[in-house]
Amino acid sequence: MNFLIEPKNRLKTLSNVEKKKHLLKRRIVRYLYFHGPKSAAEISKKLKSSIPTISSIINELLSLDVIIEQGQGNSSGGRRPNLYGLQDDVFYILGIDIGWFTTKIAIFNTKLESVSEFINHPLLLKDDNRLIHEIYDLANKLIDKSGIDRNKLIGVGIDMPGLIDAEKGINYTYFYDEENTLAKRFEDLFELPVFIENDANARTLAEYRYGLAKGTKNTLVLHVGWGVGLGMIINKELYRGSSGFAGEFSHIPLVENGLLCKCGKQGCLETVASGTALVRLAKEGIHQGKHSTLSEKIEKGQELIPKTIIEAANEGDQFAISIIAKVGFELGKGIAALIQLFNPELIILGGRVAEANQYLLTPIEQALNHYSIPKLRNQSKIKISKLGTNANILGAVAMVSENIFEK
Amino acid sequence: MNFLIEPKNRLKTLSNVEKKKHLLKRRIVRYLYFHGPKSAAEISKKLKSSIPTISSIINELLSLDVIIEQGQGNSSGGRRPNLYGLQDDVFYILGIDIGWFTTKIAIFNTKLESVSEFINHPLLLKDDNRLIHEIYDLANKLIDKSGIDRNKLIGVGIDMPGLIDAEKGINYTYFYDEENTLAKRFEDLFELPVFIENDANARTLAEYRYGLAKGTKNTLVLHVGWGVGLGMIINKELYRGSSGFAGEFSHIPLVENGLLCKCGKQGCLETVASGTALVRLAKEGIHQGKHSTLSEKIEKGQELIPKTIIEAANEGDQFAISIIAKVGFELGKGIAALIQLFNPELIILGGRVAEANQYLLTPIEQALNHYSIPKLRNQSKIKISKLGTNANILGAVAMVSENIFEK
DNA sequence: AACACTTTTTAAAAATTTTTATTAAGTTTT
DNA sequence: AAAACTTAATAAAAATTTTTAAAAAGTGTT
Repeated sequence: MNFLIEPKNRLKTLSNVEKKKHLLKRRIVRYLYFHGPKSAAEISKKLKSSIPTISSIINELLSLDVIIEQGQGNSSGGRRPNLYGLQDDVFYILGIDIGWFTTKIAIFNTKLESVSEFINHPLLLKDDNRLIHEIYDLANKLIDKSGIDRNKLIGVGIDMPGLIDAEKGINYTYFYDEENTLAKRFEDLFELPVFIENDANARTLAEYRYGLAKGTKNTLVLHVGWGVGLGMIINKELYRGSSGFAGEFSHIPLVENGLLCKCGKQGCLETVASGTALVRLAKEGIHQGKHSTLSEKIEKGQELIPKTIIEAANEGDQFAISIIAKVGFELGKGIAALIQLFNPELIILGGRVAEANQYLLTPIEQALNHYSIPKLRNQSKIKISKLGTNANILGAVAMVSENIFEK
Repeated sequence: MNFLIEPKNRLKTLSNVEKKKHLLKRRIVRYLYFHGPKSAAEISKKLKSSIPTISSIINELLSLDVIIEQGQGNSSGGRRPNLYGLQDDVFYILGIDIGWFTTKIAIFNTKLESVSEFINHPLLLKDDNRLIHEIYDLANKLIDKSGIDRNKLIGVGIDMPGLIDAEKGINYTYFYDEENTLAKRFEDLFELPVFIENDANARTLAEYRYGLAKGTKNTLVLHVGWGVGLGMIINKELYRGSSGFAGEFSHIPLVENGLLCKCGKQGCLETVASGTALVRLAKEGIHQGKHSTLSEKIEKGQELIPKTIIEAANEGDQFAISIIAKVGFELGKGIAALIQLFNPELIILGGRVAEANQYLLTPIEQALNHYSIPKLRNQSKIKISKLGTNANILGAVAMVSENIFEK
């Protein structure tokens, strides 16, 4: 698969026609990667080249074992077309999801199946360079163990928290270095293209490629955990802003003279509409002697985290339900703003707090009815994510394919 | 210029190669239209076709009088290239800017010069179908008077207030008709392609094509008049949202338990950060006996409109300056939210209220320092528009070219 | 001012792509 | 179940584009 990963240096020596052919090859592989098995006719139409041209490249890819015949397609009266699909093992992508407390690592094939052990390693994220090597060592051993051909590994996708400029490969919050960027340091270790992206954006990409946002044009993805993360698909692309920092929804000023946020500013959305706010409300309520199973849980030594409150609500705890409603209403206010600004067709809610499902959705809808223009509000559907906890690492993998197949 | 305006029907009869050639022709015209005179080599590189191919099409366009040689370009040691530019009069675009009180109409050539009388007609915008015919009659007479060849008129661009779906050509606020859309009705009259767009978006497009946003990738354009209009350039394109309603910045909920807005909701940004808010604050102040030249002006029978207050401020009236500062600070809060969500490289302020220049900018900057993350805030420049009152009609014209030259 | 070096333009040759035609393989209708 | 109709794949012919080469037109330096 060298035609996929080492273009920039070698491409310069190619003539114009060779470049074009090379491009067409990549576009076919890309098309099959993202859309599954297709017929020559379909590829020809989509890629705007004649069938003989496509046919000759297909034969080439066939002999290179990049693609295989995968049965026949349907016909509405006429010969049935051969379907060509990517081989499962033409290339692999290494995904790394660095969280605050855990780092996940796995290798995926072209069908997005994990073909290795799935590492789930406790690792406290801190700004210490030794972490980079620790993660590399884990990944490296994983590759060895998996027994896959290293030449078939085409790239590494990493997602993590922080203010990240994906284009430059810099994380301004962790491991900051303007020259020897984080991406570069990993590239030096892996000797492979490495792409770094902020976790919210990774999840958003995952929703777009494999989740509810598939096929949509303008979608917002909210992740409600301790804070509120926002990622945006705009015009069928992940929108990063001019320096990669777009989507700082958690810290927009929405409350007048509000509480001090951990970011140092006052009245951020996060102070009233997040897991943080939920825990604060719970503590305040219990302090005031509100009747709730939460008090018992705390006495049993359980920590008060958003998850605990969500579980209490799902077990019917009225107090928990009421504070979720409060948080939901405030979040709804924020979403109302988003709807008016972006006019998205879909808003996806994910994260721990979103597991409260209807307890969260109902107050959000209420707030939307209050705070947004009906004509606009009706254009946006709101759904709860179905991607689960592996959304991040899938997004990291998606990033690699997006970048490898770039135009 | 029929190859520019009547494609869809006739294109179907063309073979694939003819289509491709046709497309290349259009792309060359488009390139020259948007970027001015260029050499064959530049066109070849930009459009990724070989020089002989481009050369043959250039000769064809030359003999059709679509383009002309326009002197020679510079060389860094070598023969100097011939520059080819579009003829001034290959085609014309009719622009119509429908405001609440005035409608402007003019015809523009490829150099964006007005080649007709510039109609500035008092016309109260109301939901009355007779208006459509009135506007058509005015435009029609203008075309006659101008003496230009009707065959060279390639389209009509209209901008106006309201909730507009530009793709469908429907204005949901005025002249609403799902079937017989507004665009269609004008098309039936003009017998030309007609494009309708919301005024904020038209201004934004004008800034992008001919104003401060030229060459930027992600820019927000705010228009502060009675309300606050927002238009967005995202990834070098006008962003309209999934149904064309994006950018309703004026009515995002930013004030808790705030005033009732004219839109029916409570606490909209518009109630505290707009010309409307400015006038309200002025009235309240004068009522409370605040010392100001504004009281005198009112006694003289002048109407209290934003313009009056801005003028007072620019003449040094301290009260006017103070209320502009108040409005500016609130607007700044809203802009802080925009910066965090969009991370734009540029924000352009236009409209009557923006004419207060530094009196408005300073409090905005203050609010930004308060309410946005420094790392993000520093990525966005804020500038006052230089386009003046014709921004709208220029944007309407730009829309036509954008659409005519679509991919 | 002549020579060496660049870059554009034109022309002819080479290569590639598209078109057209033909054969193969299925579907649907009678 | 056969005939008529569709659609796919393949092959040869036609057309177009790109490449290569050479001439034309400048620029800059010795």
